[in-house]
Amino acid sequence: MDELIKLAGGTTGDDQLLKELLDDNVSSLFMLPYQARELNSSPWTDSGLLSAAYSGPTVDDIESALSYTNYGVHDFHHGAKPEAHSVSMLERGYIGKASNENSKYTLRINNCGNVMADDGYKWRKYGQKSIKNSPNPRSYYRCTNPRCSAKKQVERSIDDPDTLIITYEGLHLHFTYPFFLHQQTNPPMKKQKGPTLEAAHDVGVQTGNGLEKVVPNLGSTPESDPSKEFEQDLMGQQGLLEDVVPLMIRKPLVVVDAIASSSSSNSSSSTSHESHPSSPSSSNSFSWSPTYSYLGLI
DNA sequence: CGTCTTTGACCGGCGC
DNA sequence: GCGCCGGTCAAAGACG
Repeated sequence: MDELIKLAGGTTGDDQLLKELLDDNVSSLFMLPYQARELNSSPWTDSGLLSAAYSGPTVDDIESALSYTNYGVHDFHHGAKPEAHSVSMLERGYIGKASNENSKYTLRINNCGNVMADDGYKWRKYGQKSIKNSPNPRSYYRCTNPRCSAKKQVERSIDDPDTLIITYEGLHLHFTYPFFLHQQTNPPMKKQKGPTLEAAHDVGVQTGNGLEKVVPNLGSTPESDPSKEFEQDLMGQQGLLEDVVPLMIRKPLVVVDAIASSSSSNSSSSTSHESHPSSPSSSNSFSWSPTYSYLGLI
């Protein structure tokens, strides 16, 4: 766990946060591979309902990312139709590894035309630098979630102006969400009172720049309103769970967060910890702004 | 008026 | 030690 804390570049506050995450019992992030596979083959995903609404990486994708040592580069090609991203990252192909830096993860996104590359999360730009031998400036973004230490750098490829090179650094807690989503896709065995994580199973889909929600009929009771339940329950959560909102509402064209380090190259070491991504609490120390940063703002 | 972006200054690491 | 370079800070401006 100390390795992970180091990985996060955590200060005192971050340590606290990470311990919260790691000490809990049910974690999608630290799910064992076989558990992840089971979730991935749940009736919902088998039926295609989930994949129709969520096109982020599959559990296999993440496993692949985790299995990478040190520094990985993924090649994403953004066509005009973001739905195409239901394809496995593996199928998109890796374009190689570079450098031996730890806790960095780089991918390339073909950002065609006006299609903004948006990973669905909220970032704050904190700097921009012109890079030597490159005509394109590099932009620096930090995750606006105060409980997340993730950063990313975005720059355009010299070779292909349509290609964005995005480097993620630090332990990005949003990394847990794709797993989290899978976890919530289990048919609810029992309904808990009050805000629960189960609400996350109603996946909203955004198309274009609007917020057109597509709430699949997942067999909920006729009198229930899945979308409202979903929103209300999410509102009741604090901190990290609120980050799920953009993930759910904004269809993530790319969910690329990955933790790549020498310590995580052996996935069994980190995945052996099971924890829960959020701990129950009534406090709500920060709020979301309705605006989101786009990768294309460089 | 609050929030976010821009952008020049500043700082630290690294190579010479 | 010096200069270069990348990363971060923070004041000012833009925007809703």
